[in-house]
Amino acid sequence: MTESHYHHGNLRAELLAHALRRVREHGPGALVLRDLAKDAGVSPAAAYRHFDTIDHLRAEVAQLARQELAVAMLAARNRTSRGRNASLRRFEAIGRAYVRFAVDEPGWFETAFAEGSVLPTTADDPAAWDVLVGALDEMVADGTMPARYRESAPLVAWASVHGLGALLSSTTQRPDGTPADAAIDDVVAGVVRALGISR
Amino acid sequence: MTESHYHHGNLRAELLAHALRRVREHGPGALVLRDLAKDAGVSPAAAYRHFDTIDHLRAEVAQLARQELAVAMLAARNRTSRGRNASLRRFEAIGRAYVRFAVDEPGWFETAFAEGSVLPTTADDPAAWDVLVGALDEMVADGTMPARYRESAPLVAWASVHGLGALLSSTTQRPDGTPADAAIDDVVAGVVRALGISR
DNA sequence: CCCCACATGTGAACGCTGTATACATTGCCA
DNA sequence: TGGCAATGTATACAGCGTTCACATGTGGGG
Repeated sequence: MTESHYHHGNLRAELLAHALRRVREHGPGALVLRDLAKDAGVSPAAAYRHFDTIDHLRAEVAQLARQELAVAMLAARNRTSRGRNASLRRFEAIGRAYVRFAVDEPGWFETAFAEGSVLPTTADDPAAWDVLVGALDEMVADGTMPARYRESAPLVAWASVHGLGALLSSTTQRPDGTPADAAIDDVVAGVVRALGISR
Repeated sequence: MTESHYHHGNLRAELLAHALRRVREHGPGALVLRDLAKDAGVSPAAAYRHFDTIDHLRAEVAQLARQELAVAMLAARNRTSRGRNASLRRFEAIGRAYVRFAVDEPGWFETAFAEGSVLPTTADDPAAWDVLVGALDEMVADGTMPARYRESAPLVAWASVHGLGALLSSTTQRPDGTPADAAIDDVVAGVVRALGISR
């Protein structure tokens, strides 16, 4: 076995890793095939042994970004202490984590929902959505949330946090300290009211 | 005056018009400088007499798209009949129009909020936002909505409709008839509850 | 009235992008 | 052990935004 790495061995995974790092730092526009190939020390054409098209690669990167979002939501959920109003506090933590992800990782957030990335998705990764639905079910189960809003609740909650995330993520200007926190609190409180939770 | 249109006369406006039509039909990715030039019967380089960069053109197109959105919202507002709960019905009509715009004109909607299009914007077109704020003020003025949520209300309402718009706009799949309408009703009702409006 | 300065359009070129094709190398299995 | 399938390379091509030197009209001051 010489130094020759003609056969890379794990090119597919490495290309995805480089792509994920690049879009994290510079947004979805920074996903350039030739740069990824250079990162992996490989010819541009080599990528075509693993991806039909750069849009297929993009779609996989978008899915990984959505997975990161789901992980962040689950982490926030599990960080929540037990005790009084635990199910509500877990739900709020999940919602906050969604928006925080958009603010703290704008590159990943924009990549996750970039145009053309969501389309070829075939109901593959309902992860983030399911985390949210699970939290809603818990609240209904322990009587925190009235069952009459259960059906519309996922859409209502998701629309709110996603809309705020989109707004805060694309806003490059962050004037004073962190006005994002106040906005997040306001919107989360609004969702709680929308779901008929009195507290 | 011969047939020679060497000097076009109104190239800038025509390029924007062609761009607006193209993104309407095929999304923001369909904005290609050379195609616009061909549409206008002009050399690609001619565009550079009117726009420093294609991103500047993009920014203007995005602003026009946002303007279309504001127009649609105002139209819905003015279409609302007077009478009982008029201010609330106007507010609901505006919110519905926002999401409807995303569903009916996905190309414009995605263009309006495409990455890189919002950034160079310098607080130029708060039109849509202001329509929403105006409706909120009316509701507070006639006692329909409690004043205590007035401050957070714009963000809460905008996040909801924008999030839902983003979801419905990017969803190419539209299975049965129009499940969008039910989703819109649910989310608008949620916003009304979030704003403390009892009805 | 003319002419010239300036705005606006042209043509050809450059570098960068994704992608196709023909060829080279390697590991694995019969 | 030999050859085939998998994987990487080299080269080329078309399309993209952009630049630059040049051409062409037009309108206003002598």
